[in-house]
Amino acid sequence: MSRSDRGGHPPAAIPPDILLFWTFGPYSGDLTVQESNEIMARATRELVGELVRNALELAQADGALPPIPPIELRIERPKEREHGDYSCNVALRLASAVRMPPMGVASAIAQRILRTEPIAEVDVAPPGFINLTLDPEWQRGQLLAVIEAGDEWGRTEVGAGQRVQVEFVSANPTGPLQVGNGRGAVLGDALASVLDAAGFEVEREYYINDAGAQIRLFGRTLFARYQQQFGREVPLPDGGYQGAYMIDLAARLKDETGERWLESSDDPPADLTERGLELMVEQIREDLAMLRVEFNHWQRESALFEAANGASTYDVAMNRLRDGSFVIEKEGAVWFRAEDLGEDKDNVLIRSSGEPTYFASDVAYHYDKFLRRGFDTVIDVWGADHQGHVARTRAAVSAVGGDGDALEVLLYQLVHLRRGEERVRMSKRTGEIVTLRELVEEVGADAARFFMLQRSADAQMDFDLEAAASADPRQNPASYVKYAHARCASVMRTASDAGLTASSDHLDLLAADQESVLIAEILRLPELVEDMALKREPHHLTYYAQSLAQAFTQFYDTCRIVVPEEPQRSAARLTLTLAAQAALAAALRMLGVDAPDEM
RNA sequence: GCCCCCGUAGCUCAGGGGAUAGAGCACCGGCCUCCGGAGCCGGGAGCGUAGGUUCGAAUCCUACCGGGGGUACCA
Repeated sequence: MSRSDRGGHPPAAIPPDILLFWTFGPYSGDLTVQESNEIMARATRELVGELVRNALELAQADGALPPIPPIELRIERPKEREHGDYSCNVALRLASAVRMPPMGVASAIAQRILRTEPIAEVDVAPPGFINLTLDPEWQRGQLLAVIEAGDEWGRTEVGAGQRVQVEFVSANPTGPLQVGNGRGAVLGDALASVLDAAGFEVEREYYINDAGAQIRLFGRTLFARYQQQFGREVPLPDGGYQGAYMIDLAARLKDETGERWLESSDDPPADLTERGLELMVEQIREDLAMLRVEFNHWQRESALFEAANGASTYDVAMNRLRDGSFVIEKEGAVWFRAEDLGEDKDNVLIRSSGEPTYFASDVAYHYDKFLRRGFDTVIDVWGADHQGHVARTRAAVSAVGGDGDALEVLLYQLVHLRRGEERVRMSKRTGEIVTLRELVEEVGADAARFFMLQRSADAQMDFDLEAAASADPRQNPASYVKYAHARCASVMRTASDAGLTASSDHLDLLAADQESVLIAEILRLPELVEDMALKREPHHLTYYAQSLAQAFTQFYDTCRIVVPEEPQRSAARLTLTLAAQAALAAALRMLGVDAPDEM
């Protein structure tokens, strides 16, 4: 059983999603292009919120509204285009407190919102919304910043100065990765990318459970298979690993080292286990590389037990628990007093056999993460079947001196495979196992990643191999998005052949509906990145990518880009094409999906 | 029993206090003298049930029904 089979739920302690707190003074003066680009990096939404905030304060200052305590402003994206680019419901929420009709509150605020960049229009709409429309010229000007950012477009600074560790997959090295591990891999990797884009300092980590009973069993199974390689009739140990991969592993050891362990009286020989583990980890690393998932750090569980300067991490952590009176001995075992911390029951740390449990290692591991390595936030990505471990692990973090709330556990639900109508069994028993490698070989890394990320972690997932692998790319949204990117590149090639180049001289010619929609879609990436990062929900990327690709395709379909007779309009549309390509590339990069120039 | 996740269109799923609930697939009907038709445009159909909170509920709360997971001196 692996940690990635674990589950859980996005933490309670997530920062507020899009609550905006204003720490800077009133906006004033004109913007140069460069300054406005910097503001873009902070997300347009924030600037809009600041203008609304100022208006709200002004309304109170001049008596149009009675004094009210500070309130959180929420700036939203209305669904309907007619409602502008942003909307704010603050008047509705304030109405009863100030004993005024919502529409009155709304106009009092709206009248005082500065019509300055980036805002062009402010409207009040029943029942009391303030709708804000961005200045189209300002928006078009932002395209240059997008092009300059390239596939780095969308980066923001909300996470600046915070170190986050994302620990994911962490499957036991006793067998190959399975499809469920793939979901954790893609989820963790994309989340890390999104956090990185949001300005966090991110580390991707894989925890190798290379200690404990399951490793001994792995070694004994491997030793039996190894002996069988020489024609000996040695039975597998009780509960041993049945998979054929153990036979392959044994054959490889035989090729590598011949009879070296054949007459060993150890069961298993320590270095046989060690070599077997190395090979398994190597295979896991390869499987993940096929999915384009790479880690900054591979942490071995066994290292927690190695003494450095006298005491191991494990010893230090256990001593901390003892010093804090968080342990109790009963029934011959050592327990973590979780009941005292509000849990249902205590948890065994050290078995009556004297052997530490997995939970004890985990306590030491999280002590290491927080107290030794000093991460501000640790996000563990676990499969839903480990949901029961969340509370006690948090409690343990607090008990060893960390902040339990800084440990977030992102739980993802199970994956069911099917081919069209046919359910594909994902048995943990012998034989029928569908490995991650098989999945990637069948559908490719791009489709595997895109499909895995199309669902929120909370939702169980049906993964349709037929659709993901379909020769008909219409079944495959990943291809649709990649195609849009390739088409951008293709248009640029065509333009180049016609002697046309992009230019920002006449961006005012970009006024068609499809052009406005595409511009808005491109420009909303930074705030999407913030939302995804703060809510730990990378799956929105797939929807954004599709919506952006669709906006580009509609633009392409309606507005002819390369028209030699109209060089100015062409130049403007080529600028838009380049910006769309950059935004597509940025989304695909965070998704970990290829952004090809041709397909 | 208790704990966690999920019930939204025929299917797979977004949306998770706000204005007329969306996408893809499937189905039906249109669109190629033109930059890649791997495309575009149009059409029908839906928030498990019952209460509650709220100016406003698919969204929050309670109960119930249904599906999945957990509840070890396993990991």
